[in-house]
Parts: sequence; structure tokens; C-alpha cells
Amino acid sequence: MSRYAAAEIEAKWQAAWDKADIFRATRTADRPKYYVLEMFPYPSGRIHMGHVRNYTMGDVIARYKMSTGHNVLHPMGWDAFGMPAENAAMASGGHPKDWTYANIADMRDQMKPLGLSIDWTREFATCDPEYYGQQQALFLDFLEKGLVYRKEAVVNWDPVDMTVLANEQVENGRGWRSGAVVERRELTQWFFRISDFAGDLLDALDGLENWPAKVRLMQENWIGRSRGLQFAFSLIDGPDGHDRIEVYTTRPDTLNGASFIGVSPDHPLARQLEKDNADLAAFNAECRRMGTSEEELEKAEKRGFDTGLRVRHPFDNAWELPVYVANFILMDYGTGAIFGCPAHDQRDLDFARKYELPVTSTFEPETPGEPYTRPEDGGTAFVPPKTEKVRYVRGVAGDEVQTGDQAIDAAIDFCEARGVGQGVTKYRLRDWGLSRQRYWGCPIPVVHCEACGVVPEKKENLPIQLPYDEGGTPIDFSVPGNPLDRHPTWRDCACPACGAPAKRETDTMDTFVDSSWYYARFTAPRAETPTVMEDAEYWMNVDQYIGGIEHAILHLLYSRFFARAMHICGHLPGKSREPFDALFTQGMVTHEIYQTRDDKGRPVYHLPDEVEGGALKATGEPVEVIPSAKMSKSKKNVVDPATIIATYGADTARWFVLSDSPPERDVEWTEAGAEAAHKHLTRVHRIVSEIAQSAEGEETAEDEALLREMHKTIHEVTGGVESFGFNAAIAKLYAFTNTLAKSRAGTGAKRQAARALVQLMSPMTPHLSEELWSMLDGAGLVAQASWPVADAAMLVDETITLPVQINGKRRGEISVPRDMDKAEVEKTALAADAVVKALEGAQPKKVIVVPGRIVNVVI
RNA sequence: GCCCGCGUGGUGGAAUGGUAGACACAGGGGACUUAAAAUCCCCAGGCUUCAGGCCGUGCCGGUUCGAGUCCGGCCGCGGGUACCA
Repeated sequence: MSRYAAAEIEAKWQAAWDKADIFRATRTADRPKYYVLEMFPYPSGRIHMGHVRNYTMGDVIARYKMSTGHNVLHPMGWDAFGMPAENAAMASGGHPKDWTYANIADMRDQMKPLGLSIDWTREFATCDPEYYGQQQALFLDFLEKGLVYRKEAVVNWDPVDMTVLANEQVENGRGWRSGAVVERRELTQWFFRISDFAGDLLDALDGLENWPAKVRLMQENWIGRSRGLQFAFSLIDGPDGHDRIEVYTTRPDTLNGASFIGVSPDHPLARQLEKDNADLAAFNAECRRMGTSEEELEKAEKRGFDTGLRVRHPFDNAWELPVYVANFILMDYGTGAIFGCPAHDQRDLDFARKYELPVTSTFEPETPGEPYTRPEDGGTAFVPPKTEKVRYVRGVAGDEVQTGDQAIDAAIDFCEARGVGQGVTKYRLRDWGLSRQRYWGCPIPVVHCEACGVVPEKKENLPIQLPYDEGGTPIDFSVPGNPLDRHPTWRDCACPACGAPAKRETDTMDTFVDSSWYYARFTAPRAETPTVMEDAEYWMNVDQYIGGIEHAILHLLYSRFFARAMHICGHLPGKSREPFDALFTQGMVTHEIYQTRDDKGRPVYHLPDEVEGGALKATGEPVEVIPSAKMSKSKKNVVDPATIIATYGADTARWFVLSDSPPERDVEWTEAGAEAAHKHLTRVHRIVSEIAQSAEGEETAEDEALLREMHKTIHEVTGGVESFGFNAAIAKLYAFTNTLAKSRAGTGAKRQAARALVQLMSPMTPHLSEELWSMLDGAGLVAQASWPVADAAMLVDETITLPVQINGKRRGEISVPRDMDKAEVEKTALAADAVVKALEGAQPKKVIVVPGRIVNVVI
């Protein structure tokens, strides 16, 4: 009897699949298409267990769909632009391009042994000129349709590295790499007009029924719709060009509690005033220096600068309010100006107390008599939920007692009728700035011409390729700044409009652009246009998208925007305005952390490989075990998929990452678990090969029981695979393996059962299944066999066991024919020993019979 | 702060309002073996006066013939998010 030799089997069947070319996706009308996609990886150089879990799940779906008669598209590519490649070049020399392509080759080599059903002919990397050239074409189309534009924007500027930093890259006001104090600079940047789509992107979330509710909610909050009133206060003796201050409020019902006006330090009025006021200029400069991190904002004191200016209240010409410049007001939300209502906003109240401004309640709790201290009497700001009824003492419109929502609507109507502003809907979502002052990204295909200004590059000149060297020598990344800026010749070009010498744009695109349309490119990866409508029409949408929850907002929102924009430019059909029909977010792979301490008491981490039985293998020194956490290089709690595959085989790794936890939750990698998975596969191999080799025998009385169990297993595993219940499906497969191992059924029935087992396992353990399938004389490849169908008649037993409860507590059970009618079941239940004993001759009050489920006797 | 999710044996977890703990890990006992490995069989929520009984899905209450599941209020943990006017 041959042992389970995973390495041999896996190589053999991967070669067989390759030879038969069964994973190549080709358009055809004779089968329904199914597009399954996992979020493509960044080519860091090593695959990790998270990748294994992600791609295995996608592979299970892809293989299952293939065996249910679908024409499956299951592609793979590389999200290959980005900072790590440049950082690697800066740290250790070399070129980002070489680093990236070498990593891609390494990772492909690590991925292939997993036996994924991927159509590798469609593979591409976003740093391929063939890909980013089409991205540049998209950009030009977007430009033509007004979907992308340039504007001045404030950015975090690192003066040492000479680059713009994202907010996440600023730590305590300093650049994360250079440690230099970050400056706020105004730069002209490119923006996508995503905010024009805010309402649509929000409303359309309702239609994404097969997305996790959590992700939809996160996007909803991110887009952040609010309804309010926009109106103006008239300014008394304002500087030239400033006779009013426009404000936005979601609480117009508190207008009679207004106490001051606040404007952002970046507000045009503040900028005008600082020209003649050195103190204000200093105040504003200090505000602008302040970081934007959460931590800093938390600590930052709410500070204001009294401009001395006054405005008139819109309801009362005689009522004047002071105008402050305040450090907590953002220029890019609303109008950059607010009215402060200290009674109903804690921040405004703190501000009012600090600068001794009036506090005026406009409403109070509805129920009198409850202990309540008004904010003007030293209480905290009164901010009840808007759905709660309150008593208006200085309301704007409507009843004295009403909910905040009602009062807000009434106030908007009232103000509109008086010509005081209008009701508006605003969104938190802002336009997406895509300019990056980096080398390793997709060049923005425009030209700056002295005569013509900003001119789009001609499409026939695409792709605008990144230069590899500068005048013969490879680009030196150890010099700070953007290499494209200082390149001797790359910038030089002819103006596409007038032909005069001009300069290229040196900004490149945010890498989120690259991943916002790759799913569409997979439908026609070698086309001379971004997409081909016929292919997009056929393959789109992605039927099942799988990836990490960390992309719940940015990547998925940007992709939804891009799909809309591509539709507008004729690159995607209307149905693909929402590109992902179903989304699944899987959990992480975690592992314990092993740590010792050095002589100074600092933690030293150790790889799981170096630890055995709670001590270091090398020295025997005991290790501290820290509970499971996400695998990370810095904590060394990583297991390398390559090692696992070498030790146990890919099927074991695949089986284990699916087995122990529900796919949306984290799964803890344990040596014991991996070993158990491997033991089980070895056992299946042994049991099935024994059955395959045993001689034909008589039918036995146990045949039917085994086949019934087989059909139940088919039913449950199918349901599990279809609903991402992989762990439950695997539990059922374990149970069925036990049944099969113990069964005394005849060889014929056992073969049938073994064939079903092997086939049901095949999406998870494709290699082992092929091997056993061939032993069992299955025709062709199991990968191409039709999925087994459960016989409904075999799913229900002739005789069933019903639990009998007395007053809801289980007291016994009865065995009855499946289709016995309710009255008979009741009779049988009442005759059961436990019931007779409990009733002591009395009549039950009530008997509930749930057919096929349970009987409950109420006494 | 606000929004969302989750609390089930020693552990991971299973359970359309209907037998709580499937399946697996770790554990205990046994068979085979000179021995070990491998394999196979059995036990296993807690308490108990043990052919039985009582308790039990974070805590308190409710709805129901029946609640891990539904509702209300707490407690704890996890995630998201915020000077958003």
C-alpha cells in the first residue's frame, strides 16, 4: 500500500492540469460565466499565510463553480507600484523595477505550488507599461469628461526627503523616514471628482445585498451625508470684498442660541485680515503648523483669536455677534465657518467659557422636575439625540415640544421662507487627491507648456514610460526628492498642442488608482484599449470578490467610483457601475508570539521554528508565550507557507486554513492543528485506497445507511461551500470519513461513498482528490467532473427520533415513522414512560407537536 | 464620545425559535507492540445522595408551549470613526 506522498502527488497533478490547460478562461455562450477574484497582492517578495487563506477560499469557490457547469474566470496579478520598492532602493541600492519584478517572480514561484485554479495567461503587474499606459489613457478620458481636475491644496511636505507625505506618514509632526519637521505647503495637485458621486455612492449601497452589512455601514459613515442650512451672517464694516460670512449648520433650530462666529485660519477672511494684523498672522501660522493627527487634536487646546469684527444675526438686526478665528475649524468642510451655540455643543461651550461669551439655551429637557443644570448655570452642553422630544424655550419654528429632527426641518422651512439661506445636503467625502511626488508610480500623462498651459498628452504617445536610467547610469535613489524632477532629459517633450518645447508633469498617481480598475482589465488583459466592451460585457461583474476588511473603505470606494467613471467614458457597461456583485471579507491568520528578554530586559522575539515545548530548541531557555496576534515580521510570529508546503504539502495547508474557524473570523495557526489536518488527509488516503483496491463483494444490509449518509453529506457540504461555511463543511467531511471507515457496507456502496467523499473534498484538497479519483477509476479529472447532486429522497429517514419535552425540558424520546400524522405522534408521546410518570394519570394542558422536530407536553 | 460586532466546555468552534456543545485540538483510559512511533477502540460541560436528579451559552429581566438564538437594561472584549459645524 503506497503512503500519502503529498509532494509527489501535488507535482504530478499540477502538471496534469497544466497539460490539459483546464483553467484558461475563454468566452463562450454555452455556459454561464462566473468571475471570482481575490484582492491581488503587493509583491513584497514572500507570500504569507494570509495570502494562502485568501486564495484558498477563492479557489474553493472557483473549483466548485467549475464543477457546477460555470465558465469560470479566476485571474491573478500584482499591485506592483508603491513606496516599498523605492524605500528598498534607497536603503540598499538597486532599482525599484528590478526589485519588484524579482519579487514577482519569487512570489509566483511560491504561489504555484498551492495548486490554485488560476488562469495565469491573464497575469499582469500594474507596473507593466502595457497596464499603466492604459491607465494613462483612462486618465485622459476622465480629464476630457471633467472627472479629474487640478487645484491648490495643502499638503504635508517633508523638506528633507523633498516629498509629500500622507497623513499616516506624519508622526508627531515629523516625517516618518527623515524625522524632519513637516511643513504645510500649498501645491497644485490632481483630484478625482469622487465627491460629485457621493450621493450615488451612498444610495447604491442599498443594492449591494451580498456585501457584508459592516462594510456598507463603514462606507456610509465615510461618505457621511448630513442635511442642514447654509446661510450668511452680514458683516459689519468688513474688509474689502467681505460683507458676509457664509456658514453651514446641521442645527438651525439652535440659531437663537448663537453666541459667536468662528472661521478657519485658512478662511479667505482670515487670510485677508492677517495681512494687516501681525498678531493674527502669527496665530494663523501657528494653527497651520499644528499636525492633523488624532492624538494631537485630542490634546490641542481650543483656541481663538478675536478679530474685533461683528456680524448681525439674521433674525434681529440689532443682535451683534463677535467673529473669531478658531483653530478647530476646518476649511474643507462646510464653508469653513460656523456659528457657535455653546448651550448645545460641548466644544462651543468650552470655547465660550474660555473667552467669556454668552451661553443661551434654546431648548431644555421635555420633562420638568428632573434634576437638570442648564449650561448657562454651569451644566454641560445639552445634546440629546435628535429623535428625542425636547421643550423649546427659544425655538425658531414649530411646536414648543418637538423632536430635534422636527425642529430642524421646521427651522429650514422657516429660514428659506424668510430668504435666510437654504436647506442643503453635504457630504464628508472629499475629492480624491491622486498626485504623488514619487518615482515608482504611473506617470500622470500631461505636459506643461509655457504658451498653452496644462495640455493632455496625445493618446498615440502613450505609454509615457518611467525612465530606467539617467543618461546611461541607473537612477540613483539615494538622492532625496523625486528622480523624475531631476532627470536630465525625461521631462523634455514637445507640447502636444503647439509643438513648442515643453515639460512633462513629474507627479505620479496614487497606487490606489492602479487597484481601482484591475478587475476590469482582467477581462481583456492584453487589449490595446483599457477594456474591450464585448469582454467586459461578458465577464463583468465580479461575481465573488474576496479580501481583507482593511480595504473596506478606500479601495472598495475608489473602485466603485472608477467603475462609474469608466462607464461614463464608455469603458464599462452600465451594469458594472457596481463592479462587485458579492463581497466577502476574510479574517486574518494569527499565531502565538514567543519572546525572551535580553540582559537589559528588552524583548527578543523568536520564530515558531526555533521553539519547542515552551523553550528555545537551541539553548533550552524557556520562552514567554504571548497570546495569538496577526502574523508580523517584527514579532516573528510567522510561519512561512513554503515551509508548511515542504513539510506537509499544499493540500494540508489549504485544508487547515479552511477548517478551524469561520472564514470571516481570525484563524489561529497551530502546529498541532496543521499536523492534525495532515493526519486526516493521510487517513483519507489510506481508507480510500483500501476501498479502491478491495475486491467486489456482495451488497450488505448496511449499504443503504451509508448511501443515505453520503447524500446528507453531499447536501451539507454543498450548502457549506455556497455560503462560505467552509469550516462546517469540513466538519461534515470529517464525520463522513468516520462513517465510511466504520461502515460494513459492501464494496460497491463503499466505492460510491468514497467517490463522493473525494469529490466533495476536491475544491479544498484538489491534488489528493485527483489522486484518489484516479484510483477509484473516476473518468477524467475530478477538477472537471460534475458536482454530485444529493437525492432528496435519501435525505430523510424512514424512522425518526423525536425528543419529548415536558414543560420545555427534555424528558425522553420516541421513535416514529417519518410521515406519522400529528395525532398519532401525540398519542405515542403521551404513552412514553417519562410522560406517563410525570402526568400521574392527569390530563396534559396542551401538547405541541412540531412535525419532524419535537413534541412538548405542557402539564 | 458616537457607530457596529461579539461573549457557548481546558481550546478552536457547531446549532432555519425546537435534543446545547456537532467536528477538531489538547486531555484521560484501553488494544496492538519487547518497547516506541504509527494505527485502532472507548471516555470526556459542571455538580450530585449516580439505572436517577439538579445546574448550565457574560449578568439581570421580558416575550414564548419552548430562547445560545427574539426584545429591554447592564458588564466585558474587539473593530470602525471623529475638532465634520
